[in-house]
Amino acid sequence: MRYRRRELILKYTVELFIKTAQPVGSKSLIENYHLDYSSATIRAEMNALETQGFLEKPHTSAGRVPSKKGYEFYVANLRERVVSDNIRHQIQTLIEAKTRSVDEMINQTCEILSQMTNLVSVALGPKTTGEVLKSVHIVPLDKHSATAIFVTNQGYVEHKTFMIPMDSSIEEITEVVKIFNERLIGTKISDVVAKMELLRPLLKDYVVEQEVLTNAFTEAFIRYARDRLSLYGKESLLEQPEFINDSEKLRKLIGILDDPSKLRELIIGDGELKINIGDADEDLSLISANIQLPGDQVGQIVLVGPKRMDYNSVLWALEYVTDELEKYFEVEREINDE
Amino acid sequence: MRYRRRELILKYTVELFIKTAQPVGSKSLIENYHLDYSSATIRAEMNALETQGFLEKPHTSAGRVPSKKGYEFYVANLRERVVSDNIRHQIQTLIEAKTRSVDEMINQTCEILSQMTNLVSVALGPKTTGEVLKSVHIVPLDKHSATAIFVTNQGYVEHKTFMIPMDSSIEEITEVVKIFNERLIGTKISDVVAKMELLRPLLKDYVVEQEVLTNAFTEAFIRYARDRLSLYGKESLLEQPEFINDSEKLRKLIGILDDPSKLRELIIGDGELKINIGDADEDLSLISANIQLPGDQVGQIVLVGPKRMDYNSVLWALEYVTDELEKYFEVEREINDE
DNA sequence: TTTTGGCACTTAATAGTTGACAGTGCCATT
DNA sequence: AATGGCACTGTCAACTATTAAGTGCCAAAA
Repeated sequence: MRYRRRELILKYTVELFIKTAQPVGSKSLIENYHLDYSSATIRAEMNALETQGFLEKPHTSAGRVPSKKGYEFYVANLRERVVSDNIRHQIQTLIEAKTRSVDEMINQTCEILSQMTNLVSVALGPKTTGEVLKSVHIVPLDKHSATAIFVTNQGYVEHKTFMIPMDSSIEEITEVVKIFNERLIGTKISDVVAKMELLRPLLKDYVVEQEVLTNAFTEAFIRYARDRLSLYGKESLLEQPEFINDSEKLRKLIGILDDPSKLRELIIGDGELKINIGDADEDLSLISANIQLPGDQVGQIVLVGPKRMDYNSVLWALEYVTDELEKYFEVEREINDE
Repeated sequence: MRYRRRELILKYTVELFIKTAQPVGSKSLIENYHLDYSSATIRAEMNALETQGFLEKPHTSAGRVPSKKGYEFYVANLRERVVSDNIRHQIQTLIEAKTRSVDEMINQTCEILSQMTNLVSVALGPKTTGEVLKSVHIVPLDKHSATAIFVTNQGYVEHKTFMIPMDSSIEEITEVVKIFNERLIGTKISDVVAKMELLRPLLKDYVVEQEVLTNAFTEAFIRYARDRLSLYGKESLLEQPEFINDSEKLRKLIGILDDPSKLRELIIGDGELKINIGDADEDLSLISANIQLPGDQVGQIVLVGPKRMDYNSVLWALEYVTDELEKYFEVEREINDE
C-alpha cells in the first residue's frame, strides 16, 4: 500500500468532502471506498487525525471536515497527477487557433479554467512597477472635445475624453502633446505626475490654459494606479452549495470579488505556484500561478473558490495551462529571434 | 387639504413602506402621521384602495404593501418637490471643480447619486449607432509585440496587444496602419470588419502575413459591440433589507447586475425620464434619464434598486443632477463657440 | 350618511416538544 | 490491533401551542 492507513483515511475524507460538501462519517467512508475495516477502526483513526489537527467536527455528532491543516497536508502529500482530457483538449484547440493577441489568449484561458473548475479565475495584468510611459496621442473629436491616449511599454492603454478649455485651440493642445512626447516618454508611471508638474512653467509659454489641461491629464494617470484585473466565471461560483445556503457568506464573497483592493490583498503570493487556503472562518482559497508573457512581463492567474475545492484537478489544470501558454509565447519569441 | 383623504392614505402608506420595508397596517399609519380617524375608517379606505388595485396584502392578516399600480400613482400624483441640500451641495462642489474630463464628470456624478440613494447607478455610454472610426494608432512595444489602438468619433478607445507575426517587421505593420487610416477612417463601427475584408487583397501587396494581422485587428472590433456601462454603489444596494433576508432575490440581482446584456434588456426606456417599476415578482425598479453630452452625444444614467425605493427623492435627485450636468456641458460649449 | 368601537377571524412568526437519524467515544471482547 | 456493542449527543424536521398584528364586518353613535 502506498500510503499508511491513516493518511489514506485523510485522503479519502478530503476527497469525499470535496465531492459531497457534507461532513464525512466513518460509515460513508467505508461504503464509498470499500474499506476492509469496521467503522469503529475508522472512527479511531479519524479521532487520531482530529487530535493531530487534520480534521475537525462541526459538532459532536456530525461527521468530520478537513481543517486548513488537513487540506494543506492533502495538497502537499496526498494528491495524484491527473490532467483532465477535457481541459487538455480545450487548451490545445486554443493554441492551434494561433491567436496573435496576448490579451485574447489569457482571456480565453481564464474562461476555460473557470468553466472546467467552477471557480472564479482572475487574470492580473503585469506589475506596474517599472512600467514606463511609451507614447501619448491626442485625437480631436470635434471643436469642443478631444481624447487623450496614454500607452505604456507594457501595452496598457488609458484614455480620457475631455472638454477643450475655452481659450485653447486644438493646435495648442497638440503642441502640449508634442512636448509630452518629447519630455515624458520613458518616465516611470509613478513619476509621471510629478514630472508633469515640473513641465508647467515650460508649457506656460505655449498654452494659455495649461493648468486646466495638465489637470485633465493628471486625472488619467491616477487611474493607472488601479488594479488591472479581470474576473471570469463569477456566476458558476455563486451556484456552489456553500454560497447558496449561506447568504452571509455569499455577500462576503461578492464584497471581495467586487473590490479589487480586497482581492489583491488576498493574493499575496508571488512564487511560482502558490496555494492559500482560507483561514479559520474565511471560507475561501486562492491558487495563484505566475505566467511569463511576451516582452519580459509577468502576469498572474488566480483561481478563487471555497476552501472545499478540488485541489487535485485545479492545481494540475493550472500548472498545465500556464506551462502550455508559456511554451506558446516562448516559441513565438524564438521564431522571431532567429 | 390638498389631497382627498383616500389619496393621502395611499401616499402615507407608500411612504411608510418605503421607510420601514414592512407591510403597513391601519394603526401604524395613524401613529406615524397623527391621523384624526379611527383605525376602522382607515381600514375601510385601505380596503377600497386594495379593491382599486393600489395596494395589496402579502397575506390575510398582514398590513398592506403598495402594488405596481400604487407606486405608479404615487410617482405620478403624490410626491412633492424636494431636492436634498446634501446632493445639491455635492453636485455644486463637483461643478465648481471645473473638471474637464467628461468621463470623470459622469463618473463622479454616479458615485454621488448612488451614495445618496443607496441604489446602484449605471452610466451608459453613448449609443454605438452611427459611431464612426476616427483614428488608428500602433505603438510598438518591443521586437515581438505591439499595441493597436482604435478611437471612435465618440472618444471611445479600444486596444489590443498582439504578438508580431514571425515574418513581419514593424515597418510592415505601420504600413498596414497607414492604409487603415487612409481607407477606414469615417467608416461606421458596424461596417469596419466587412470593409477590412475588402482591403485584404490590397494589403497582400504590402505585407506577407496580412491574414494574421487583420484577424488580430478584427478581434478588437468585436469588443466594440459590447455594452459600455459602468456600475457604481453595488455594495450598498446589497445591504438593503430585501436582499439581506432573501438570498434567492440576492442571487437574482447579482445575476442581473453582472450581466450587461440582461441589464440592457431592462433599460428599455429612451425618453427623457423613464420610470420602470418592477413587474409582479421581479422586485426591481429602474429609473433612467438621458443626458446630453458634449459633441451631440446622448448618454444615459440609470438608477437600479428594489421596487421599494424612495421615488420622491430619487427622481428629483436624478432630474437635478442631469439638469446641472447638461447646463455645465452647455455653458462650456457656448463659451467655446463665441 | 359617515364614523366608530367591538369582536370574531386569519396568518405568520416564535418557541417548545418530540422522535428519528447520523454520527461519535469508549470498552470489553475477539 | 481490530471489532461489536452500547450509551450518548447534536441536528433536523414535523408537530403543536401561543402570541401578535392585522383584517372584515356590523351595529351603534355622530
